[in-house]
Amino acid sequence: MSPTIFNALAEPNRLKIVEVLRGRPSSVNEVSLLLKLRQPQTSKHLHVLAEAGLVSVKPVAQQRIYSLKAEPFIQLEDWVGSFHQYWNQRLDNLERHLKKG
Amino acid sequence: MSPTIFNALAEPNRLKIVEVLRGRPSSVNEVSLLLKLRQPQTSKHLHVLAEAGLVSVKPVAQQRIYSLKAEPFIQLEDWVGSFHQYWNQRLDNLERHLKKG
DNA sequence: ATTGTATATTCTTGTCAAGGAATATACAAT
DNA sequence: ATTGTATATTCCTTGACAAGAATATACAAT
Repeated sequence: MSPTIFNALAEPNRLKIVEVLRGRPSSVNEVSLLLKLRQPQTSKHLHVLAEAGLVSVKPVAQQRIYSLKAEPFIQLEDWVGSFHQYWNQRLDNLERHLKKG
Repeated sequence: MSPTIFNALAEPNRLKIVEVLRGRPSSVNEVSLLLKLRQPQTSKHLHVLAEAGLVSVKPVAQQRIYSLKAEPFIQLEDWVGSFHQYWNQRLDNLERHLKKG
C-alpha cells in the first residue's frame, strides 16, 4: 500500500472534498462554495487528489467536473480488510493462553 | 472520518511500521532493526501512531511492546466501505443513461 | 552502587506543503 | 473582438514536521 493515498486524505480540506464528491461529481465552483474554500486552493487540492489517482476530471464547457475514482478506494478497502487476519490471530493466541496451552 | 488517521499513515516509515506490527506486536528495537531506522526516530513515529490511536503500548521489563489497535482500522474499513453506495449509484445512472431513460 | 540495555525527549536544522494574492489560461456569450 | 465566467498557475510567506545528534529516563544485572 502506497502512502500517497493517505497523504492525499490527510489534509482536512481534501478529505472534505472527497466527502463532497462521494455525494456526486462536482465542478470546482460547487466544491468551492460548499466548503467555503477559495477557488485557487480548491483547484490545488483537486490537483493533488488527481495526482494521487483519487479523482478524475471531465471538461464540460469551461467547467471541470471532478469525480471519485473507484480503484484506489477498493485497494484501500482490501488493504484494511486484510487486517482481519491480524485480529483473528490475536484472538486465537488469547484463546490458547486462557486454556493454559 | 478524522484526517488524523490518514495523517499518521501518510508518513512512509510509519506505514511500514504498521505493516510490521500487522505481523506481530513488536518492541521498539525490533521495529528499528527490521526497518533500519534509528531508535529515536522509531520511538517518535510510534509515539505519533499512539497519539493517533492506532497502536497501544505494553511495558515488559525495559521494553515497550507496541501492538495495533483494532478500532481505528475497523472505522476506516467502515468508512471506505460506505463508498460502495457511491459506485452503485453511479452504475445505476449509467444504466439509466444507456437505456436512454 | 555501578554498569548495561531499552526507550524517550530535547534541540537544531532543512524541507515541504498550505494559504493568500495576483495573474494566466480556456472557453462562452454577445 | 470584447467581455464574462470557470479554472489553473505562479510567487511569496509561514508553519509543520522529519531527521540527526545529543541527552535523559527507566529498568535490569552484576
